[in-house]
Parts: sequence; structure tokens; C-alpha cells
Amino acid sequence: MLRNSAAEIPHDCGECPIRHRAVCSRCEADELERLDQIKYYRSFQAGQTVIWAGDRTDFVGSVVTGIATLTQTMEDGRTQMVGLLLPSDFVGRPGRASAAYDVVATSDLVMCCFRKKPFEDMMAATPSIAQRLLEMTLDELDAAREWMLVLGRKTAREKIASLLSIIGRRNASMNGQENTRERVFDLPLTREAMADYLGLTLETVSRQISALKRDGVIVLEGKRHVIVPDFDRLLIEAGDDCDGGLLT
Amino acid sequence: MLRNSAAEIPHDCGECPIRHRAVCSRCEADELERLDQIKYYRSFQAGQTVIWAGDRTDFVGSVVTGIATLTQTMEDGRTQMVGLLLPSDFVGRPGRASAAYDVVATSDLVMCCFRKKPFEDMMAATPSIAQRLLEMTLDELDAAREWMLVLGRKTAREKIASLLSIIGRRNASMNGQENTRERVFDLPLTREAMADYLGLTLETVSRQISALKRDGVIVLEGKRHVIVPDFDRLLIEAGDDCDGGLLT
DNA sequence: CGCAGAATTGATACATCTCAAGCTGGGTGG
DNA sequence: CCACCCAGCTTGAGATGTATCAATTCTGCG
Repeated sequence: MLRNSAAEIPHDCGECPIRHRAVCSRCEADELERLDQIKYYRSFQAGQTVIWAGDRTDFVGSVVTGIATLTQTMEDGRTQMVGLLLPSDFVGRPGRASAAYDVVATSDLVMCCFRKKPFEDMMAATPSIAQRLLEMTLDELDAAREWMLVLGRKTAREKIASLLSIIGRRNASMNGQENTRERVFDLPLTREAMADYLGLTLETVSRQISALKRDGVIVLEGKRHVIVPDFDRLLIEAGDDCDGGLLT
Repeated sequence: MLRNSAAEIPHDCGECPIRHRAVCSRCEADELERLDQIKYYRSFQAGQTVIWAGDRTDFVGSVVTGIATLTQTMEDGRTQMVGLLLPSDFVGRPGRASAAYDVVATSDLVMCCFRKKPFEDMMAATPSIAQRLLEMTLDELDAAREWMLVLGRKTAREKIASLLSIIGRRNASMNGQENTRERVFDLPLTREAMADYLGLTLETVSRQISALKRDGVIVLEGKRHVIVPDFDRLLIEAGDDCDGGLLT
């Protein structure tokens, strides 16, 4: 469990990779120091469940590195992903005792955690944290609503193109390849996880990816490495306004 | 436009029907008085568009009475409802210049509005407002995620049953008929609006409602008045855990 | 009355699911 | 080093649920 050496895990908030995007991004030096005192890191291996839906949770936290998914499952096993947690995303809800969704590490994952009670106290005393959390929550709400359009009204091909464009866009914003026509990235999800995200079966995901490849919209190297020769073309396939979603 | 007489519109916050649920619900008397000074009411007729997606918005506000919908539309006309706004729900996003979605009055509607700038200033100075808005936003996010499961993984019949159970539940919580086996309510939406909510066509909505009627899950009086003889039965049809969604 | 919007119902088309068979690439043990 | 294995993925053929197109019926209202 403690397989990550201390060297891999940031300890100084000043050097934290998510310093400027996470829930703490608006904190002043003194506030950061107080947070520093109540924070602790947890590591998870790919595939591990971080939180089980319905369980009591005593912590909240931020994804520092790696990717996790938020999923809902019906009794008969049908599952729907309802969120994709990337570095800087916040996990857990202040003021709620038990988790609403399963959180599963898709890759190896490091989280910066706070016990819930101290964090809630800190939040009440620190407007900059509450403000930032509100802003992040509003962004997530917009993303969820964007996704409702995908789930409710788009075809399988458009769904795949939408997912690829979102991953491509987020990836670009991290690497500063924003305005390039061509974009290159790795899929962080299995076909099955994509299916759960898109409300499809994995077979349909596979077929549509093959179709996009056949039509030259994307080029695959191996199963996971994606090259998009013309990102605007992908956006058109996604059914999005070509000027790019304003919200994602 | 000013067809609502002054008598119909509440002016005193103390008598406001959404006083204890809206964004102002945690305000003290003095805070309420300050809000009172910057608030104003707007009325809309059924069918009127309150806000157009993409337009600059200079106000935010709460639904006081009536129902509105939040919808997204693709260029080719496919539309998806992404929110249903009932009394006390908040409209608009502090800190954003333009609207992300169309807001349309489904019934006659009264809103309690604030110009955005004064409201933002007030929010910065009044933690109780910011806190309540965060809480409401988190609730909306949960509702949106619940809906993603409905859109992505449920059958048409389950979708209809889910919608009916949500309306029935909200209605019950307003009228205190919480634990009755039988529930009675009016549908606030046309078949087409239901279809837009559920990611279906109106024909499919109609067929599935007929099927639920035929199977005795619901009884209809006219097109809009619904009687649910056994609410648990409806929840089973919705594919929900029978102990009721914890979140909605 | 008779019109218009809303809803229902029917017949058919089609997209996606389901079930089933094979493929691929990386790891393991003989 | 090779044979094997296995999870992840691809592809095919047929079944099925929902959309589409079209024709009525209902309901409220001028």
C-alpha cells in the first residue's frame, strides 16, 4: 500500500502539481500552512476502489495524479459513469455522511486528503476555499449537463467523437498544444469504461472507434494511443458547434 | 408583461413562499433587508423564454412560483432538457457573463431577481448566501448525475417511471403526503417536454405511458392528472432501489 | 361548429444490443 | 525461447427497442 516512495509524493504545497487548480488554489500562504497541517496523502493502485457508494466517508480530498471514475450501479449490474476525476478534481461532499457513488482508481492514483470535520471547520473559516469549491462545483454541474446532451441525444458515433474531443481538449490545456490542428493523446479508459461513460456497450464502442479510424477521423497506434489529424473534423463528428464547447 | 397584479406577487420576504428553501433561506433579518432592497420581481407567461443560451445575462434569481426548464439545443434541432426548475430553484451563475442554456417558462412563472453585480457583492459579504448556494449547487449536481443514469442506462419504460416517481416525490414533499401508498399529482410537462427530459421521442413517451396505464401502475384522469395506486410499485418499475433514491 | 395543439396508435425502418466467435499483445512458466 | 494464457479488444449475425413517418382521435377554445 505504501509502495509510493516519499520522494514521489509531494509534501510541500508550493510544489504541488495541482496547486493552482485545486480547491486550495486561492489560499494565501497562511491558509495553505493550516491546510498543510491537516492534509495527508493516500495512494491507490489501478483498479482499486477508493470509496464504495453508501459507505460512511470520513475524508474529502483532491486528485493529485492519476485518474479515477465516479460510477453508479443498478441492482442488475447496469452501470453508468457520472464523472471522470482528473488531477485537481475534488472528491467528496462536505456536509454529507455517506458516499453517493463508487470512486474507482482507473490508473495509479495519489490523493491529497483531509479528514472531513477539520476540513469543514476550515472551510467555514476560510472564504477562499468555499468560494473555490463553489466555482468548481458549478463547473462540474456544467460538465454534467453537457454530458446529459451526449447521453440523451447523440448517436453512438457522436458519443465517441464527443468523448475523444473532451479528452483531447483537456489534454491540450495541460500541455499547451491548444491551437494545433493535430492532437495526440492516450486514452485513459478501457473500451468498457468508455461504454459506461457513454451509455453504450463495449462492442458498440469498439465498432464506432473502428469506423472513425476507417474514415480517417482518427489514427490509432496500438489500442490506446490516438492521433487526431484534424481536431475540427472531430468536433464536427461530435455534433458540437465547431467553435468549441464554451463550457468544457 | 405586467399582467400579474401587485397583489399576486409577494413583496415581503417574510411571507415569501420560498423563504425557507431558496438561496436566501439562511439569511438573518438584516441580511434579508439588504437583499430586499436589491430584489425585483419578473413575471413570465407559459411558453415564454426567460433567457436565451449565449445571451449576456445581467441578473440571477429564484423561481418563486411556476415551473421552468433548462434546455440545450444542437444545431440540427435535437434538444435535451438538463434541468427542471421548481419554486426555490436558483437561476443563473454568479461569475459568468453569458447564459449556457435556454430557460423557458413551462407554466406562468414568477421570479425573484437580483442584478448580478449587486448580488455578487452581497454574496462576497454574506457567507450564509454563499454557503446555501454551494449546498443547492451540490444538490443539483447530484440530481444531474442521477439523471445521467436514467439517460444512459434505463429503458423507455423505466425512464417514464423514473420521471413520474421524481415528480411524485417532490410533490409529496411539498404537501406532506410523504408516506402514503397512493399518490396523486398533475404532470407539469407536455409529452414533448417529457421526451426532451428523457432523451426519447414524444411517441415513445405516449406509448410507455399507455403501457403503464394498461398495466395498472398508474391511472390517468385526462392527460395530465396522475394517480399512482402503489408508489413502491412505480419505484420498482423505475428500476430504483425500492428504499427510494437517497439523493433526490 | 370547427379549428389547432396535444396526444394516441399503427406500420415500418434502423441503430444499437446481444450472443458468439476470433484476434492481439504482453506476461508467465516450463 | 517458445507455448500458453488471459484480459482487452474486434468482428459478425441476428434480435430487439426505439425512432420515424403517417393517420386518427382527443380536448379546449374562439
